[in-house]
Order: sequence, then C-alpha cells, then structure tokens
Amino acid sequence: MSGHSSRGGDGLRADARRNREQIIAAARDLFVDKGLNVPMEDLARSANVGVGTLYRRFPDREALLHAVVADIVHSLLRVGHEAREQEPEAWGALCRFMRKCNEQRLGVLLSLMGPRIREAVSKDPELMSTSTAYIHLIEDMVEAAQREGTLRADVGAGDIGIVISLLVMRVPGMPDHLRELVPGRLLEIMLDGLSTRSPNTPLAGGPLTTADLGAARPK
Amino acid sequence: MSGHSSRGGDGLRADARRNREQIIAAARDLFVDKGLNVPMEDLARSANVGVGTLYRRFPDREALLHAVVADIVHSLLRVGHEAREQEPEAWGALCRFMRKCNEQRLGVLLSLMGPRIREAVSKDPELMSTSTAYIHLIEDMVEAAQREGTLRADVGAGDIGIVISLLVMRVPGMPDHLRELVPGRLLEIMLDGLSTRSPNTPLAGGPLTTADLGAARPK
DNA sequence: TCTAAGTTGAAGCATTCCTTCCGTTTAGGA
DNA sequence: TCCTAAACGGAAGGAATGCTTCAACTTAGA
Repeated sequence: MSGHSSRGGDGLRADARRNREQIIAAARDLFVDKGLNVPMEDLARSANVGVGTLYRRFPDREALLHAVVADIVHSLLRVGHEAREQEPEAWGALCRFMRKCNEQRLGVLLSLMGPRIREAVSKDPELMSTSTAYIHLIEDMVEAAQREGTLRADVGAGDIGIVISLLVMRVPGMPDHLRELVPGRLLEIMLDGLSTRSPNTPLAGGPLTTADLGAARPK
Repeated sequence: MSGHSSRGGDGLRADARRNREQIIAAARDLFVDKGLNVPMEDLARSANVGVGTLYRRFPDREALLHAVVADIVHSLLRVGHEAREQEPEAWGALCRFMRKCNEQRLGVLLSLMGPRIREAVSKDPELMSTSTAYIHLIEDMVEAAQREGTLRADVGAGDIGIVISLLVMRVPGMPDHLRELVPGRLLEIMLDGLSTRSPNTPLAGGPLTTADLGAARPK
C-alpha cells in the first residue's frame, strides 16, 4: 500500500517489514477517524500485532506519526502524478486525483495543517521536499484547469485540499451500509459545484492558497 | 440562543438559568468538534462554570447530551420553519436553511445518527415528535425543490442532512483566520453542486432518504 | 539446525477523568 | 437592609484508562 522505494524499514526481516506496513496502514485509518491520540493498544490490535511490536518499530507516537505522514505524502505525490499524466485535460486530472484520494482516504490537508503534522514534515528534509513537490503539483493542476476554463476561478489549491480533507474525515455514527457510498456522492456534488459550468455563486474571501493553509498560528 | 419555550430549566433562579444555557451552548460546540467524550472539566471551563455546577444541573453526561440534542432539534425545526416561510421558492428556502445551519453550527444529522444520540431522542416522546416534525419539514422542502426543478433529482433529504453535518464538523488544525470563512465557501460550492443548473454528474446509489440515515445497525 | 531477530501481552506505573462534598457566594423575598 | 435557600467553585479521593517495559516464547533465514 505504501511506496516500495527505499524509504523506511530497510534491513528488516520479511515478517517484520510486513508488520511494519500493516501498522502504518492501520494507523493511517485510525488517525483520520479517531484522531491522533488513539490508544497505542488500538493501533496495535487494528494492525493484528502486539503492542510490543508496535513499540519495537516505533519508539513513540511521534515516530509512528512521522512514518504515516511520510506514507501519505508520498502516495499523494504519486497519485497526483498519475492523474496528471493519464488525463489529457487538467480538469479530468483534478477529478481523477480527487476521486483517488477519496477512495484511498488520503487526507491531503493532513500533510499541511495541524502543528503536530507540520512538525513531522518539517523535521525531515526529504519529506519536506516531497511535500513541496506535491504542493506545486496541485497548484499547477489548479491553475491549468482554470486557464482551461473548466475550474471555477474563485477557488485555489487550498480549497481543493480542504475539500478532500473534509471528505476523508467521515462523519461519525454513519450507518455501515452508507460508509462507502456517501463520500463518493459528496465528492461528485462538490466536483459539480467546482466546475465552471455550474451556477458559480460568489464565494466569500479570495481563493484559498496553500499558503493560507500553512498559516496556522505556531503558538 | 436556545428556544425560550417552557422546555427545560423552569423553576431555576435567574443566574442558574443563565448558567444552564451557557453550559448547553458550550457543550453544543464542544460535542461537535471534540466528540461526545470531552472531559466534563473542559465542558465546565468552556461554559465559565465550575464542575460542581455542571453536575448539579446535569447528573451525568447523558443528561447533558439529552439537553443539547433537545436544544439542537428545536432550533433546527425553528430555523427550518423560518426559511420555509420567508422564501417564496423551495430552493431559496433550502439554501437559507442550510446557510443558517452552517452559521449556527447546527448539525442536522447529529439528531439522526449515532446510537447515543438516537437513544437520547427516542427516550423522550416530546423530543421524538419534534424530531419527526423536523424531518418531515426537510423532506417537504426537498421534494418541493425537486418539483420546482431547482434541486437535482438524484439526492434526498438524507443527502442534505449529511452535507450539513459535514460542514458543521470542522476539520481539525484549521488556522484561526480560516475557521469562519471555510465552511461558508464549502457550503456555497455544495449548493452550486446541488443546484439543477450544474452539470449534475450522476451519483452512485439512489437518493439518500432520512430512513437511510436511520438504518444504523443496532449491533 | 541454530541463532539473532522478532513477537507477545501481562504487569507496574503514570495520567487523565469522574464524582462528591463542603466552605463560600449570591439572588431575591420579607 | 437582612436573611436564607439556592447556587457556586474547585480541591481531593477513587476509578479508569493509557503508556511502556520486559522476560518468556516463536520464527525467518543462513
């Protein structure tokens, strides 16, 4: 599920590497729908692993968070590239990208907002540059789609990020049979609303940029 | 902020009634953005009240939750009526209603989903009937707007509820200066996407009804 | 087969959260 | 103004939950 590059867990035994990835995958889901403070035990159980294993691999919660964030950011960049390459129009690429994010529950914003996550990114130069590349990619797609005339002009890459984040974070208490269906429906409604062919009710404030998202007060 | 009918805190001293309302108002906000398990102390502090006062008024968390849910449902019904009466078109009424919900952070769905909340509603006959009236009102608005031809036909009252719930639940880590701005932007984008003049990309599944939302598996 | 690496989960410790209770404050009537 | 029942606050004890370690056990892989 995560990138198979040289990043993370390199000299590990085969079973250990498998567990490591299960942990990251489970944590990615639990972090987004139960918050960053889910009990370590829950994380472990959900990854079919003992707590001890979790601690062996990740000395503390921050280490785990760092790994999860790295996984997400790399996936995001990959998905973004795929979308850009395989779709002729920027609008199509944007739609494809957002649909993929929704399917895979990739919180875009997760990598941009919140002090803990921002810290995880900024402390790791390699992750930092991947993140930057990703941000540029999205900004390019957004601008291209607007030049094309297909994406409404009063939104920015920041808006796109927020939309995805919102979709990925599910509303709690949702009946099981709707869990899979709802986010997709909402996304399509949003896409229709973002398209240039929609009525385009004026929005308050200017387009949100990624810089806007980064402006969380440090203290 | 809550209804001034005879509901709740009747024979209380003036200061006590004031505190009671502060508690409910604070709890309404905290419940939605920190979850139903926020520490009692946080609830008290956020209402400018001691824990003791909180317990004096609400013997346990469920009692408080009940009061909060009652407050929300009544507000929802009132806001819905206002919208219906003051707007000539159903579409206008729907927009107005949703904008009001957004401004006042009224989670529509809050009253429909989740076992704890549903229990709070079903245990109180008066609240139950208010809730039913509210649901009918929304369903009527939705159907009217569709008959009008202004609301896309492939959505139901359930979709509307979900949209509002999503908006009301803010994404964590959002910079302060965007807290107020973002939900409004998203709402307008959604409204454009819900309108009939938008491209109307086909949605997966049929329109979600309120019954769909109620179908949470009991176990 | 052997061993270094990996795994597990119970146990002890730390932290958070709940709830009560009593000394103090105050609204509001006489 | 005075009085009292009502209300308030918040420290403190106890319960619960979560964190982290570690010693006994298992397994991958040479």
